[in-house]
Amino acid sequence: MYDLGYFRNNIGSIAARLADRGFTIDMEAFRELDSQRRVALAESEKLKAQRNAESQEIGKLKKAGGDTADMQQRVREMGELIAKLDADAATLDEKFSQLMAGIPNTPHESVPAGKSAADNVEVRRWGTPPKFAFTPKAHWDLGPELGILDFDRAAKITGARFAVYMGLGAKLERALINFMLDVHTKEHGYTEVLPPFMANKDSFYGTGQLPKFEADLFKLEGTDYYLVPTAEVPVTNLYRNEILDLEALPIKLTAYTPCFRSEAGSYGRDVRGIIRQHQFQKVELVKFSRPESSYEELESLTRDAEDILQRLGLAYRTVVLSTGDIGFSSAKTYDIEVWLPGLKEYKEISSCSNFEAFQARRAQIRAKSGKEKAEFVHTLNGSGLAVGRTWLAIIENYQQADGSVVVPEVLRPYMGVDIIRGCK
RNA sequence: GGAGAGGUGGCUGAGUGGUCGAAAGCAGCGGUUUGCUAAACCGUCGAACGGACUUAAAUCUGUUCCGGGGGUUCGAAUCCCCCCCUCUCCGCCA
Repeated sequence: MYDLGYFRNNIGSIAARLADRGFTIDMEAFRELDSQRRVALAESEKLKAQRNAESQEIGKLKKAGGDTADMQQRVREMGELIAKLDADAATLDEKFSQLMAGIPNTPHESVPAGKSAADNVEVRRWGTPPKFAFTPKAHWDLGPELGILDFDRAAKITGARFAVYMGLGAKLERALINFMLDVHTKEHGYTEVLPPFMANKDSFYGTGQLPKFEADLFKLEGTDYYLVPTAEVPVTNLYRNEILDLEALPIKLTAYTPCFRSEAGSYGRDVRGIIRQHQFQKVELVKFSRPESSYEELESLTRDAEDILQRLGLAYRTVVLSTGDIGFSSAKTYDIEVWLPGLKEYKEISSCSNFEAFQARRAQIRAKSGKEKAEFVHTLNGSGLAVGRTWLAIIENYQQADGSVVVPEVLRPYMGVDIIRGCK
């Protein structure tokens, strides 16, 4: 969501930048609706001013014992006219907000122009993909063989795109969650949050999933609640409609939640294994930043996420998404991609974004200090990390010739074992 | 699930049909006083969206906003209806 005044004055340059991401602003419609709406507003306001004045006059006259019947009649008719004008204005307003709510954020100037993911630019690489003296297996073979991952029974219990973790597999998931939360809270300065796993419409609107992306969500029947697709939703909305203390910024929060995604439109993509599931676990990083320092905060947030991979000894690369691949609400996004020997490719494991004031404006999250006017904060978030994909990265990268999996050093205190062997 | 009490500005809290965008206090901001700090005193202090003026800011002006939505009325924070949320008690439950 844009600041209306800013948008009006800069529509040309905004449109040019949005064209980079493949979005066309209907300028004609904007100008038309905007001016129609303003005219309607002015007209109705003028009448309201008149009504207010006359109503007050009636009050005074009545007190003085005068006859006000004629006046009352006239004002009543005025009221009917106002109701009609307001209805027109409301219709225009609704159309206008819909138009505005559907316009994506403007990419930051440092974001490379491009049409698709193919135009993303790698900014750095860390680690070396492991070399194997044998042909490494994919986790969808290794997991079931080790008896730590079960797709068939998950399908029986629920359906496709679900998994059951068993034994050390379940423990590895839990170890990763604890490890990530511990690093972020003890070493990176984040405060842990455990939010609700479902949220209401206003929250989804605030972070930008609604109204445009309802199809991606699971809605709970008989309620207005949706299952969270990421902790970004409940955690960013923690401060919706609040005015924060500017001095307290940045606020850094981390949260573990399951994430639920309908994955509509991704049929046939990543169908094997646990890469793309209807439910997965994630540790999320969220920041509320002063506007002037939000890009520094994006850098450090991305580094905080990368740090987890480094400690786990997993090779990765970081790319900056081009204008063609960046998300709806984001102004700049880094994807961190981990090396997967089974797939023989780098696969997204974290997405770190600066939304600038786009979400804050929708969610009314402001900050002020002293007499200063409250200003919208900048919101950021990133996965720190997607636990399921970290799980499979470990299984694939640390696999041995005999089918066992070595547990990374840092996870051993959490796992209580050094190696995962078949436990069928 | 049953019964009751509430939701007012950054916070606390008064206001039950017109003179209320809203008393008072706190916090904030500006100032006076003052070795420093503190205190005291004076002043100031809500937001959104329009319009005028302006390069802009400032200023002036209009409308709307007292949990959300609807209604009654010439006129609603105040009366009526629906919904949401919070608190207390009872029941149930991990």
